[in-house]
Amino acid sequence: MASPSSPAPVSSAPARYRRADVVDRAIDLLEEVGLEGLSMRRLAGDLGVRPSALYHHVASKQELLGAVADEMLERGRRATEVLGWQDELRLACVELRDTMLRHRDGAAVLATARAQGVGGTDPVTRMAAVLAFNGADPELARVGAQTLFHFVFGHVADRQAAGVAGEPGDADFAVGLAIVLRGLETRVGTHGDDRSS
Amino acid sequence: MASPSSPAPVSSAPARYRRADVVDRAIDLLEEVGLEGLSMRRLAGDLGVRPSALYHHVASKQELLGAVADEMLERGRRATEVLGWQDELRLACVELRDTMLRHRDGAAVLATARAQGVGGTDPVTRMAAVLAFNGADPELARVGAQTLFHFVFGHVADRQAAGVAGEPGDADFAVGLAIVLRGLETRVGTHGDDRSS
DNA sequence: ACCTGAACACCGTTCAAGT
DNA sequence: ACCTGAACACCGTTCAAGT
Repeated sequence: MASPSSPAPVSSAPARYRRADVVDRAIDLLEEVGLEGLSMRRLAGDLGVRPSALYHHVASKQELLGAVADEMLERGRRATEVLGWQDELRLACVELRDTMLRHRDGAAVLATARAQGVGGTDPVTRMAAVLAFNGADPELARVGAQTLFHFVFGHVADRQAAGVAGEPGDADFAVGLAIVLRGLETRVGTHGDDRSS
Repeated sequence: MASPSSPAPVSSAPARYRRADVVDRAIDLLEEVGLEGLSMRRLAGDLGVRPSALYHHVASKQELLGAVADEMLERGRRATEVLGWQDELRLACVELRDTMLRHRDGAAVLATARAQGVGGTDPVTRMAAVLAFNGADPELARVGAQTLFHFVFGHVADRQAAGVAGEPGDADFAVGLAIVLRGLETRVGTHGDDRSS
């Protein structure tokens, strides 16, 4: 209808993003299509940009997934309460489980990022610190925290790989967690009770 | 040098395989290139066959990986000894860990197959049976076996994703496993000792 | 700084056709 | 029965070039 030639004034400039925008969009896309569907090309398409443009913000898909994992952990963080060590570890495991469950394929994303050593916010380190603070020797603190992490990861990964998203199965998680904590109890300190206050 | 025309007698017939050949080759290829490098096209190339020929033996890559997992479990199976339930479960977990460690990315292969319900030889079912046989109620047997599996899977997956292939770290596995078994001990039966013989 | 355009070396899967 | 040939709709990544 209008003149077909020349001007085409503003707004034909390409979109412009920062790294955080890319990471946020990747998380949204993960929710839509899952880890398997989350491709660099699809993400670029979602942002209205060419695939090659993404490599200005992240070095590789692997690095992007690491950043996604860190952001998930950040968003899921809750205030640290000072409790008996068992309750403190239980809460840390529940927080971790909730963070994994909150995002599609969350367990797989967090575990692969951790295995590649991408995350700065390693939850295992936090749990090991709680054990060490409560009289476990460094070795036991390390292995105990790992064992808890492996349980949580295995539990959620199993459910998510089976396509079960929901929270029921909560009971199984609580029982499994109690089993591991009970096994820990006979090793850390002499007993697991706190007499403070 | 020879006459360029016609005959070219025998042996130009295409290769011919059975499903088991394809699965065996897939396991070999997995060892060479890992789960990430294991593609249908690469496998076809290894067999000297076109990619489309594979779909005569398996319905999809997913089904192939399920068959690979089953074969791994089969190869790793050891004789069942009758022992106290703790030793029996410990042995089952060690067997599972060894099977996972024996193959590159073995933990990931076995876990994804299990989650999709492909395997007929489910090790979790076996462990649950041991617990049920020893006085655990069905619920505890199920959750206890799952907890053990999640620990084993998480432990090996962690190591393999980090690119650590070797067996050392054995000590961590033994300690973690002892923690879980100890936690189980206070729940199954009243005590965990056998007075038979 | 952040983007486009074009290319390279790949994927899983389907389907008609050959023997 | 098991294979080829050809196609469809994709991948991650690199690199020169634009603004």
